[in-house]
Amino acid sequence: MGKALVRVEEGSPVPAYRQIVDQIRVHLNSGVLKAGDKLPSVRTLSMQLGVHFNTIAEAYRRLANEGWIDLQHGCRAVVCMHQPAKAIATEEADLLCQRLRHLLAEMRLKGIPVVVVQREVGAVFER
Amino acid sequence: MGKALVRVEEGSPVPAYRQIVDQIRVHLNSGVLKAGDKLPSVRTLSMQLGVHFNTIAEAYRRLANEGWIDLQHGCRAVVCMHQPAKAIATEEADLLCQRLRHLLAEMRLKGIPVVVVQREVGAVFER
DNA sequence: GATTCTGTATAGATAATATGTACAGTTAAA
DNA sequence: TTTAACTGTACATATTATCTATACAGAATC
Repeated sequence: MGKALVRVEEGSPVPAYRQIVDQIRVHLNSGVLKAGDKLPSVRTLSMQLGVHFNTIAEAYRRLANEGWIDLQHGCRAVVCMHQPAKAIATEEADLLCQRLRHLLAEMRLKGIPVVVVQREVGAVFER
Repeated sequence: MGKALVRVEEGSPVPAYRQIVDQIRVHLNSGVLKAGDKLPSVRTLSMQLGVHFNTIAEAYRRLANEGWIDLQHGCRAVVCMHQPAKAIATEEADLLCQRLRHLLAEMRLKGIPVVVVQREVGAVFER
């Protein structure tokens, strides 16, 4: 039994649909979800996560707007062949670095050792 | 002219008061804000950031609830002498690692080179 | 064709967020 | 001491965001 595709954190201040978008986007990038793959139906996933299926539909709509998946009435969402360009403005990069610094500071504050962080970096960027 | 203590990202989905809380908490941990320091008044900071002063007040209230600052009617907020314990449950650590992975994946997706990330890690954790 | 699966559209309830305004405590100058 | 200017607070309100309920419409399968 493979790990669930998505997990929704109950008490989080970040809304469910955005948690879902973020996690699926990660899987799209990491290759867990490949072009042509079909996503679970909004109702299937909604029951797994314990949220309303319209919440899943909202998440899918966002991903479609970003160019990650194709939505067509009546059939399951499918991962696009031509995924979105990865160009990025330097300003946006700065913003991401800022978010990274804040998160790292929080982790350091909470006593998480640097080696753990380095391991995550290595895992994501493929050393 | 030192850098501003806080910066609120306009179009962000994360609410202004939480951006403020997060950034000030980072400064509290990093030592930019030390015990006994006074924070800017809610009105002063609100004008710098272009939000209502009640939004700043809300942020200060959160930080006070977390034990970072003392609030007293009539005088400016002041950084506590006894700052909150830094104990952390493993579950919370897992959550932080998960957030880190997602952010890293996003950065990689956006084409940010790994060396930039490693530099940030080194800066925060003091190589 | 009928059933069952799929995503969609719209309205409504609830909660989160930001603001407007009046208030009350503290400080410092007059 | 009085006054004025500064501080955080309280509460009502407007707006927006989020989630849900329900009915609908396209596609697949029998």
